[in-house]
Amino acid sequence: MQLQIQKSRATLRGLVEEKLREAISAGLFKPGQRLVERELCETLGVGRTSVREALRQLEAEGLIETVPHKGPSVARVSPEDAVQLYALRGLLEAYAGGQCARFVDEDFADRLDATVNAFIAACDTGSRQAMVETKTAFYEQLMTGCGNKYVTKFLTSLHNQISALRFTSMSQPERLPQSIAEIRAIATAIRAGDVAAAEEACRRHIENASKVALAQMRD
Amino acid sequence: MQLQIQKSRATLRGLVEEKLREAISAGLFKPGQRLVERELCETLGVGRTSVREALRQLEAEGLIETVPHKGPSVARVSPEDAVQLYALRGLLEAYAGGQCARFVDEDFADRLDATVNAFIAACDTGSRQAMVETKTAFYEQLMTGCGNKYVTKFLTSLHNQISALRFTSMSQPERLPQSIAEIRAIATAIRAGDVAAAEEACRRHIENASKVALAQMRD
DNA sequence: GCAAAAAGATTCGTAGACAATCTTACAACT
DNA sequence: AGTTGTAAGATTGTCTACGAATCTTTTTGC
Repeated sequence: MQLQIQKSRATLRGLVEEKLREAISAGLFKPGQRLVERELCETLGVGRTSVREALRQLEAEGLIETVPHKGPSVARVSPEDAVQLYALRGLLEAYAGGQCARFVDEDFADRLDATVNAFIAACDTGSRQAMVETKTAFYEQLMTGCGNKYVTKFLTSLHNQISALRFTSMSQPERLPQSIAEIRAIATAIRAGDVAAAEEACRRHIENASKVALAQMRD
Repeated sequence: MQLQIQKSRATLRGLVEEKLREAISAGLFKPGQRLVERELCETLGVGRTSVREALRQLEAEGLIETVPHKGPSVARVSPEDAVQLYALRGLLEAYAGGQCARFVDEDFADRLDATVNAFIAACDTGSRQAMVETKTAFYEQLMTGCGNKYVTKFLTSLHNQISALRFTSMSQPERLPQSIAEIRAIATAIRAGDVAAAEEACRRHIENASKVALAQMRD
């Protein structure tokens, strides 16, 4: 049973940080767009202190870039950057998948399958938001299941930086069956406790996602 | 030839950040120690703004931990954390080494050997500082040589978090010959362009370092 | 037309104030 | 004595205002 109290992010800058992260990931701020302090203060209804501190945190995460005395702007990901992002993501997610397969138990495999089914159901409805949410849930399970909090942290950071591309990658309906098959392969390999297969399945999945995203990017 | 002007980190908070990072990595602030704003302001001779923003950045890097309304303190790395840190470091550095082997050219191999020789020379003199510096230079070459800036960023972050342990790992003189042999093996594999061997050599090196650090940690 | 100077905008950094929260010390009660 | 409740102190969280430094744009002078 869960007794932990819902610890609301008790600080304002925490909320600001979250809101900004959301806005950037969702594409509300376009890459390269400058983020002017005063505007953010007015829009969010908070003081400079909170905004600036939140920006520093996002800067460290790579979501925004700051040029001294010019201010922050939403990070641009060049095609070259995207290649590197996906390469690293593949490496980390393959490791995560492998570790999941190593430590898997009945319960975990069941929950993973449930998430996969939820994703498939979301695909059937066609709701973009539901698809993103369930797929995110799947990745989250993979990350936490690997038992390494630093992997979780880094992968989350990568996902955030990629998310702008990820939305587009979901926009190809003819790609969905393949995507589902890949994810199912991951879950199957993990349940079987086959480390090598799980790693390979994750690697392949990310590689395909990478191809789609990069192709989409050349517009 | 290098025409880049020594761009002094034109912002105060940048300097503060650097100084604090240094102080923490060097062990000047002990793990768990609280970092009181006012004290830092006085010690560094800067205002609260600069200190606070620098702290936010270090927090995102994992060097400090902040509890709302209690303030920041130097991050503690439990033995469990150390295991995870080294596991991830091994994964990333193996990848970096492998990529170096893949893209290696005459020039890179030469520079790498030079760094290795510098490290060996430093070991002969016995100067702790020189050893740390040359070894850091070696890792830096490995990171930049892999051609993935995100790998560089993450590995740098990991190194910083580990550095407190790394100092101790260097304090075992009888371990040095082995360490030198491992590093040389890495350089050799890279020059040969043998990807698998380079990965394996890196993995083994980090694993050994991990064992030493963890053993040292149980005191 | 073009370089230099001025003006405007924005960030960088400080100081001071006040509220919210945590910590500690002390008093009161059973 | 031990626990509870309250008050005082310390520290962080946040806002505002101000001036300096720096980047950008416009104007001026030739």
